[in-house]
Amino acid sequence: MATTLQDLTRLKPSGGKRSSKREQIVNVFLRQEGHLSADDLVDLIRREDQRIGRATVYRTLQWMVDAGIASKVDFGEGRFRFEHSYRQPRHFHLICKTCHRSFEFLSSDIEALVEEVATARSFTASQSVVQIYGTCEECRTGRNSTSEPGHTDMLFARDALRIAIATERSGLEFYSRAARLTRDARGRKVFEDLAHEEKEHLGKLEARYTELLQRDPKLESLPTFLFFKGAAHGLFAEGAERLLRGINDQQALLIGIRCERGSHRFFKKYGERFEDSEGKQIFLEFADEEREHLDLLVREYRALLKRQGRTRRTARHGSAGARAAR
Amino acid sequence: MATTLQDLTRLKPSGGKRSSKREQIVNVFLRQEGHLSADDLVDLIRREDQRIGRATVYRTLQWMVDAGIASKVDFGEGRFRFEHSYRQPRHFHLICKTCHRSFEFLSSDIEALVEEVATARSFTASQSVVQIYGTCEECRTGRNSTSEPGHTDMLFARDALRIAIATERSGLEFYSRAARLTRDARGRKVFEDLAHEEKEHLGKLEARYTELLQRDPKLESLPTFLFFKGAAHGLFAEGAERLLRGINDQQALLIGIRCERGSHRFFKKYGERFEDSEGKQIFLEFADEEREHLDLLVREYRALLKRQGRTRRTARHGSAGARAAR
DNA sequence: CTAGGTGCAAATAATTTGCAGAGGC
DNA sequence: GCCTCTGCAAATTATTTGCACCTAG
Repeated sequence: MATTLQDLTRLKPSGGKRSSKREQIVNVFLRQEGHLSADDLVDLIRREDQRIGRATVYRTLQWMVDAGIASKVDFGEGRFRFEHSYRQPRHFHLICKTCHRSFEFLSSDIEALVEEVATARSFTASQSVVQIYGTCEECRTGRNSTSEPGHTDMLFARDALRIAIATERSGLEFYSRAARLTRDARGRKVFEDLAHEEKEHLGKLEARYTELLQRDPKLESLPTFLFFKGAAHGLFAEGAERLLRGINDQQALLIGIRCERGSHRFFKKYGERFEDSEGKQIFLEFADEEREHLDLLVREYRALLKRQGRTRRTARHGSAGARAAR
Repeated sequence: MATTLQDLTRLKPSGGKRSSKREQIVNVFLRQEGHLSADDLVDLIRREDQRIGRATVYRTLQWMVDAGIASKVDFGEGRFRFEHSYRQPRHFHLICKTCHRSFEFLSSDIEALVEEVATARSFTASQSVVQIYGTCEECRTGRNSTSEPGHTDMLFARDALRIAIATERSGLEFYSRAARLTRDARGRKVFEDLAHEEKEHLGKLEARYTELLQRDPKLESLPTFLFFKGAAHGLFAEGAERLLRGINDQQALLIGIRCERGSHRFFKKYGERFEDSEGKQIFLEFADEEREHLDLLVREYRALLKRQGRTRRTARHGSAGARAAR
């Protein structure tokens, strides 16, 4: 983490001179957690250097926003707050009207809907704000129920693992079922292999999950940070459902391809959004894994088409296959 | 609409005296469309009465917010804007960073996810803000593509009808399929009746829809205002899917009950949220309709259980049925 | 008559700007 | 030496408040 901070303070300044004052302000800012108002930051700065002016802090904050180090958030208090934007970009906020604290969350589901709305209105969205105002548990029940919100990094890793595990499980279910239903020996082999691989990888992920929990046992009980329904429901589960309705091997392969591609894309896209962290790593590793499965399925699908072509010589299937395999 | 305004200006003042100045400000405010800043309103007021002070406008705006006539929205401009809150409560905004206009939309889908997040974090949400910042089509393409955003009222009615029609269609599909699959003569009759009713009502809704379009032909091409996926996918469609996997009559009834109940609740809840308007009326009528179907299904389910009890005397099914029919 | 509404001007609060001087390259 | 950064103080902007006055019930 220290290295990340160093890198950022060194690399980001896109235009402008090195300056001890600015560096000092940036360092103090990045050292903080949570959402600071400009004035909070002035106070913090003043504590270690009396001779830094309020205006400089404002200017530096603006500079940090432009440089992408910080982002300006508006909680409707009549003033802005700032947070570092290098760790969890594009997150949303729960804001307690009583204690005025705010809590972060990520929701791929909400993001998807927001994108959908923007598209429907032919709007080019550059940024979106989702803020849930209300009362937090502590303020409602009296005492603090959960301990400190925990390091977001670890929470992100936990949820990344949970999502990966859920996806892996439904993938396993899908491939086992496909293997069971398939009549063609060669097709069965492919599905069995994939099921086997999923099972193996699932074991690894679960081991990693328990290892993570050992590092910080209270992590398990902390509330969800990253919301993503697709993991359990959207991707393979739907495919598995469809298998039950009786489909042929070719269709099963196509469903598998679609699922793996969706899965790969989700994990890649999401993984790439984050700065270096365990969660990012988990996402990207998983994306690679799905990519391999996808390639395997596509190869198999092509082989199947070739065999079919040899026996039936139908051009129609070939073109549809090429489209699907693209 | 005039009556609604009158009623509001007369009824809402929860505490405080009648005053010509305040009344004047409220009237000018309610006459406007869109999102006004306090200063915009001061200018508008000044145009018809020079002797109203800035402070009074501010005080009146605050009073309107307290009275529930207006709501204060923050687009991150460093000042607040105000909109009447009596028409489409709890809507969200698309905000163009170029022309600084903002556009409204409703999304039951986003609302549901937001609620889910709040629950997961044991947060009591009182209000939520969703703002999509970006560039609107006009600013991006150069010229104004769609005409005026149209009267929100009509758009709301249009989308209410579209949702009702989509739900009705999937309901029809569900009941026809159920009737086709059912072996029991009596059960088949119930499903056939329901399918028939859905078809009839579907016809009425479609007629109403074309009638609405005749009133304002350009309504059809305007973008979606109310987003709700559940209509086509969430409710009956899923039930119809499950029918294909071969289930017995009792299960079919239960699925029907669940669907109708979900549908009824959605339309009721959503319909109640709005001030008097055509869309509200459509929602509430539809909620009633679904309610009747629900009752019919529940009666039928009970009868089925009774018949089963007479032949098999199984207590287990009885209790499960009572729970499901609650 | 009196509680509350109103106008004006002054206060506040967050943030920005003008300008002269300081400091790095 | 030039260009940018910096501090200070003054300006700006949105909104609130104090206070004397006014007005409806």
